[in-house]
Amino acid sequence: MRIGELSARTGASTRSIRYYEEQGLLTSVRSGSGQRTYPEAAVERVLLIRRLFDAGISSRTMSDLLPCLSDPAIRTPWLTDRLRAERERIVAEIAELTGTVAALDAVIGDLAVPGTPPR
Amino acid sequence: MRIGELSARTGASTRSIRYYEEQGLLTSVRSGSGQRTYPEAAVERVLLIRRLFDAGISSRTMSDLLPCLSDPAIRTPWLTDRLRAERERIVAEIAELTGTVAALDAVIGDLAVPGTPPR
DNA sequence: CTAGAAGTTGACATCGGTGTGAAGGGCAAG
DNA sequence: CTTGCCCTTCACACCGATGTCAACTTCTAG
Repeated sequence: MRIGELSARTGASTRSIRYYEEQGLLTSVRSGSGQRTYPEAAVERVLLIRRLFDAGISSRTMSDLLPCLSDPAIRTPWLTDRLRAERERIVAEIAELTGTVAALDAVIGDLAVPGTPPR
Repeated sequence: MRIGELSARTGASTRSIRYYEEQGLLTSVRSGSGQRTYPEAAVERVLLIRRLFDAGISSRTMSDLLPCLSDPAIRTPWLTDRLRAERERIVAEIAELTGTVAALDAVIGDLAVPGTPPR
């Protein structure tokens, strides 16, 4: 498929998709006249990339980690550690956000909630 | 206390603290010669601000919501709704991150984990 | 063939929070 | 008084992902 379809199917703009490639996160095969061509699997790939971006992982970090995701052969211990470190960071972030929700709840709890009995 | 101490006790740079004030998130009393003076409570305030920033709430949104946090009297229904909406956004973000952790775990699970039995 | 949609590269703009540096005023301790 | 540190304002720089515009080429449908 070409870039337009990939964009439509992932929700990523064509600009972003080209950027991902520029950052080494995604590869494409050029068709004769220079147009990018993607295999089906690219859809999943882009969705993963977006998900990792949303988790606060930078393109730099991703370009270190992604090869490891697709090709188990090149998983060096150092990459594995990095992967685990990122996982831990996200877990910590979840804990932080959970705390924030609790903080907001404490405030909201003080509000008169229509139809809800005060605790 | 003056800005330096507030900075030291919160971990926020003096630059950031002045920025928070500029955005209407924090107030200070100027002492004769123009230096900012803060009450004890400012420490908690700054920590809350940072926490909300980390949760992805913009200064704009915060300046809408913060008065509501400190002064229950001015809680309009619309502010309450906004507060709840932010809460929901964060909960959704937590869910997304949890999914991301699961995705990473799936990959990490494939790795040979030294000393850990394969599941 | 031809018009319009879709692709290409390249460059510049944006946003929000923060870093940083200049130029100067305030205040305590020697 | 002077030295040294903290404070003030103002202004410019940065980062990273994305938007956007321009100038061109390519594909595709009528």
